[in-house]
Amino acid sequence: MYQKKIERTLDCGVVLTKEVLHGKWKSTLLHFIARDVRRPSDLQRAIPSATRRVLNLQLNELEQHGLVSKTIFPQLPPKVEYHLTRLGESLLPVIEAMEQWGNEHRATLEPLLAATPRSASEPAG
Amino acid sequence: MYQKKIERTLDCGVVLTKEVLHGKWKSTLLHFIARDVRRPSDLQRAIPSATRRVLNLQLNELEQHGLVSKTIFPQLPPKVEYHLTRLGESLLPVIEAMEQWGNEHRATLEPLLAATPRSASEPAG
DNA sequence: CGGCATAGGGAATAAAACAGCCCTAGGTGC
DNA sequence: GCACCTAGGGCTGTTTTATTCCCTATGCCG
Repeated sequence: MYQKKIERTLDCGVVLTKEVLHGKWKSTLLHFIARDVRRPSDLQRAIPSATRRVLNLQLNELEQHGLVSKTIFPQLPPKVEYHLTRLGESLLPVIEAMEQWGNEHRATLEPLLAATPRSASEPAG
Repeated sequence: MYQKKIERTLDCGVVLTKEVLHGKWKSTLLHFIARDVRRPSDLQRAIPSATRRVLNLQLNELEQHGLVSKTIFPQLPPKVEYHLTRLGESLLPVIEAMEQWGNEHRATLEPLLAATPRSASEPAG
């Protein structure tokens, strides 16, 4: 049996932010919600690489962490909207900085990332 | 047996950046390397919450992804230094934005994060 | 009724990521 | 010789995260 030696601590700010954004699609979700893609089904269409399930899971976590608010409209067919909270909005500069950096360096990054096993990402033709 | 339905793709910039920063301590490592903590043992001391192992692993990945360069000084005792590459430096604004946001909202975030199972983070005293 | 859309969750499984332990190699100090 | 510094890698087990499949509920269209 292993003995837990190291406690999880949230020492520096970076770790806190990472923790909030931890999850494969959280930052992408925030990115799209900020761009007025607010309904679950629209988000799912906007992020086809993610499964419905994870998206729901991560939306729940974002809500729990106070970054988005969830409004359920009591109607048929059901309608739900996610909105950024003030806290979520305050994160936008970070998200958009990530978006911009990623796009700017896409050409450099893609081959490098493809070389690692973690993201296969073969465009497959 | 399940069949893989969804391919990993790196659609939007956010995903690329997340991919690069994926790993529990990568952003923290970059943060510290930027602040002149360059030797592995110093980084390990700076981030006591992380194991030696992961830190090495993630430093390797950062190097593979072109964010840091590794210099091995052929001397005894061994000496290694990590430096940010130009690419790594270009990521700094993002990291520092994360650091700042995390620190600014620490008071709000910590209770929320503590409520989720993922990061226990009980200060234990 | 059957199929579609809406939204969402449970259970099982797979795949990563991480933690912990042990090992190398060479010089210094006791 | 033994312990410690430096740096780093192998192996195994645990934990976390993501994927897949299947289920609910309700109104509309054919």
